[in-house]
Amino acid sequence: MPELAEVEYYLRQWSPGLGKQVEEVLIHPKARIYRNTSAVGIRKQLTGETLLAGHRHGKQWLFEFSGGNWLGGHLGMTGKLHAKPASDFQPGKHDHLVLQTAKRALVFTDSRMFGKVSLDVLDEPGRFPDWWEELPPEVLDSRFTPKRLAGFMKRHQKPPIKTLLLDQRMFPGIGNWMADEICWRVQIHPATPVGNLSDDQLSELWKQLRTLSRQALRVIGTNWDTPPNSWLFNHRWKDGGNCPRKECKKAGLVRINLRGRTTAFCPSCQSSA
DNA sequence: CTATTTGTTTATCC
DNA sequence: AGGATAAACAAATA
Repeated sequence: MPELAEVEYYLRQWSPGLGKQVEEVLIHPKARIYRNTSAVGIRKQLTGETLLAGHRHGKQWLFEFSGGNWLGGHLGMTGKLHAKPASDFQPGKHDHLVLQTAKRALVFTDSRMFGKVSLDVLDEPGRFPDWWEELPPEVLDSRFTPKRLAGFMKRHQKPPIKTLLLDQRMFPGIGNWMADEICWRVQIHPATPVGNLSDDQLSELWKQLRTLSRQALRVIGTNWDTPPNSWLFNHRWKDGGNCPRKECKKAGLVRINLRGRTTAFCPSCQSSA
């Protein structure tokens, strides 16, 4: 579920814990989310430390604690972060990691467990973990240039454009609904092989990637408001949903499966397959 | 019981 | 080497 802006939203849910000491760490050691990281190690390292800051990169997040401790993570398909009143908090069935502060329980919950957490312990204060520094530039980074985009597209000519937009190596943070929204805004059929796109379409794609990322962070990233009806977003999952573009005169939206992902588009204004 | 899910990783083939 | 592709992961919901 969570894409760029949703991850931003969840990251902020732990804000009440900023500057607060972790008094107790509750873990569900059998939970898959720990992967190669020791759940017990997380408990030992974070107990007594102070939450200093939260960071996001694409769909990944990273919380900085005192003592050179960094808690990284990914929400997968169903992961969520939220804060609950600390008084007699009891972890629910899918609450895999809980950081107890004096007033708040900071919770990582994830039913499907495609999410994950990791821990880095660094000597040098203030220095980010290497893996974080090595992440590719985000869409809104100044290093995300049209040239960089064109170079990537040249190396991947066959896949449908919708599918390629989900590639986190080039488009950190873009997920299923954003990819559909972008194809719709650029008016290209989502199944179009990347190699068939014109230079004009590529430059429009670059623009819309950035515009949508900015808008999504603003609308969803802070309060999770509902996007305006002028976006594809509010129409794409509705049975009998219609294209919100005026010129399309309420053409019926269509859903197809593209490489295993449900994809919504307007057959009237996105017909250049 | 079946089909579906806003995500990544891994294996395999080319 | 590195791109293309499908399957696997797991649990809730309709």
